[in-house]
Amino acid sequence: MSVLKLAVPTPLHTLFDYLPPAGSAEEALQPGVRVQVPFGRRKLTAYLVSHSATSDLEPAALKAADTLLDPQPLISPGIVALCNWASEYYQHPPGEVFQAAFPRLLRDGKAHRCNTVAGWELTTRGKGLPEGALARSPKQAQALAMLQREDQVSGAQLRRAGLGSAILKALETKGLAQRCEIQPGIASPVAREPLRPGPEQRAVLSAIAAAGDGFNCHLLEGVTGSGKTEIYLQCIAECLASGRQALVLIPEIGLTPQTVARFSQRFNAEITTLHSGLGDAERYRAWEAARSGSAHIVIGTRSAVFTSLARPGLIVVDEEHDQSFKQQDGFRYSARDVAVKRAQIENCPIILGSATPSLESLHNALQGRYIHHRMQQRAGNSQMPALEAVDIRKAPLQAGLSPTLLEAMQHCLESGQQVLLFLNRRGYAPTLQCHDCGWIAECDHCDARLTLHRRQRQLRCHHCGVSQPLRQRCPSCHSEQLLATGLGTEQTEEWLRRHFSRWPMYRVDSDSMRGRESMQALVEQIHGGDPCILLGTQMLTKGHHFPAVALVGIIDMDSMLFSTDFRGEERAAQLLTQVAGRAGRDEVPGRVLLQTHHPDNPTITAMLTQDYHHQAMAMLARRREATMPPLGYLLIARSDCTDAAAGEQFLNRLREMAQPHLPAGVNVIGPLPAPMQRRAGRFRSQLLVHTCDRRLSQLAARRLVQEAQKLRAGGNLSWSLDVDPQDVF
DNA sequence: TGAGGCGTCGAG
DNA sequence: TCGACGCCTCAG
Repeated sequence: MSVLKLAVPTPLHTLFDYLPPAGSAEEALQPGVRVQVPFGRRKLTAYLVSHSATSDLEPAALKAADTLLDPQPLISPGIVALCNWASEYYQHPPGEVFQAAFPRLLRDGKAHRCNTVAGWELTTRGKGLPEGALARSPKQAQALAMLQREDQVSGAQLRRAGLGSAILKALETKGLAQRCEIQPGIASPVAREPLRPGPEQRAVLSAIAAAGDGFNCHLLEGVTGSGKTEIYLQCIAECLASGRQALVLIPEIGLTPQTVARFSQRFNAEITTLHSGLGDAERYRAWEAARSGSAHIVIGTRSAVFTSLARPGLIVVDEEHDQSFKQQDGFRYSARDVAVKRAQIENCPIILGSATPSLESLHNALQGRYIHHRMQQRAGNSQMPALEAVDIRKAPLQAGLSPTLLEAMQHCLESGQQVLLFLNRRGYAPTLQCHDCGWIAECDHCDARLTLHRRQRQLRCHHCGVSQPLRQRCPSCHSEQLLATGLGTEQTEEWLRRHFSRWPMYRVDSDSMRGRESMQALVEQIHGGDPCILLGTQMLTKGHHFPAVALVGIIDMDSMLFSTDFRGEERAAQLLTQVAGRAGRDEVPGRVLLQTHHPDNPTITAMLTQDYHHQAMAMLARRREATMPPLGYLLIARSDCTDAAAGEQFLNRLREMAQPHLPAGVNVIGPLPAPMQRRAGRFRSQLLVHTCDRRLSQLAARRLVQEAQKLRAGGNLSWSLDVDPQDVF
């Protein structure tokens, strides 16, 4: 008897045993194939993980699968292995993990079809016609001739030759031509002339080449503007030349058009993109191009890391420190870490690139697990910008801008250069307060204040998305004295438009940049180089380079200083280095002004006196002392419930039940309220598990999930386990 | 997670 | 007495 072990898409942490579908051939049952199964009263698409001769269940309890959906697996053995690993490492239900490897349409059980193009070919009768036939209908004769020359011709090609579908239909009626599906040929990619690498780049390229094309993890730490992309491009060229495919992971959709443009300028190759902006059909087509091998380069965001490739040859993770590689809900994986595992499984090299590498990657490099490459010089003649603190204690601020910054802006704009201002807060003001009674506009569903959006005349919660019309009177005392306190981009923009009206000003945040095209258009505008003011949030700092920016102003440095999260200082250093890196490329020397009330704060002085690498080394030393990641391991068990007490009680019981089974060296802390305990009407608490050993952490993760399942959440309580969490305190 | 079974309760 | 609703359990 053969039993199929299936990953069924349900939140249950187990594989399910089924009998093979009636009449299925043993050899067709390969791991990775999709199988339709009866599950309770439902029909689900499940994934075959393995076979077994026996089952722990009574034979009578086994159901047979309904149908085998694929004659062969659509995902490679490597992806099957990757999913198994991820399910175990992240302690996430296998069915949900396998779903990540398939596009929606296939998850829903749709039949697999290769990417084909609709076209026409001749029937046997058509082939038998002599040359010069159909002389009385020249268009039909032309089509006939074309089909005689090439076996199959796509509809698009025919249209280009002026042969519409009416003509082909006429041939079809005469029984001379018929419709067909054309398989896309795998054309060989061509790389155009690369840039001449500088000495640092040459050294990195030869070191990467020397490591060979088996598994190796390269950490490419290169300051902003040092030409990391050129390294990727040349490594990809090598990869394509050896007939293999490259997978490139990037942080966000915002970056896709630029990245794709850069790649398609260099390569005459099929480049396919995978990101959340795609519709189901588009996504399926892109996935199929990657899987079948017709795409040479696959560029995608986080979820693309599970895309099967026919001939994997290289993985690149750009901006590897970026937080968006970590999925924050459901299956909480880190695409960067999964990518490293994938490279190991598929035995291909991987490059993690960043100007501000995560302490995790840096640590791995220092330990010798990764090959560390550094590029400390900018390409061409451009210099690193100079950082200066602006002490704004007692300074008269206008829309948050100090006289020093305003003067520098004026000077910069007048000399024909661009200014970039960074303010990490959307909206007009973060707080609306009553001047007479002190009432503050708060979200009804979250522990948060509502942000004032003046242009839309709305109060919005940035945590749950709820919005309400702006009120004229205080709901508590009916006073009309409502004050907007604090600063957001909308307010600074308004002020700048009035006082710097000679220059164009662009606000870049998720409110002003609805839709991808607007960002694209703006980037082109800015690349024109005319003097202007750019004001934006984090959005502005990711990936784009603005060659004519000569001055960067950090309006509110202090908001980055006092984070309670243990990664706060790492994030501040990365963000600041990335923002500062936008300045002073291309000949223009850059200047970065940090406005702060705490010019003597150690984080600020470190920023001013050391580069990111040195700060990172110091931060690593502090992590070592505190045995925090990457020199320690964390897990978080979270509860999420409409009743705050029930959530805590669940975690308390979980702790009591798990504790006796946990070995020494596993520290359980909590339950504690999550950073913003109430969010969207639900209360979140967390149990923190700290260890100094990865294996202990894994053991604890397994035990916690085991016990949590026994506890049966029930009601509206849901729980989750986060392995290697991003946000802790 | 999703669906069904079952118990409770209020309206008529 | 019926239907609405909420809670519990099960899924191979």
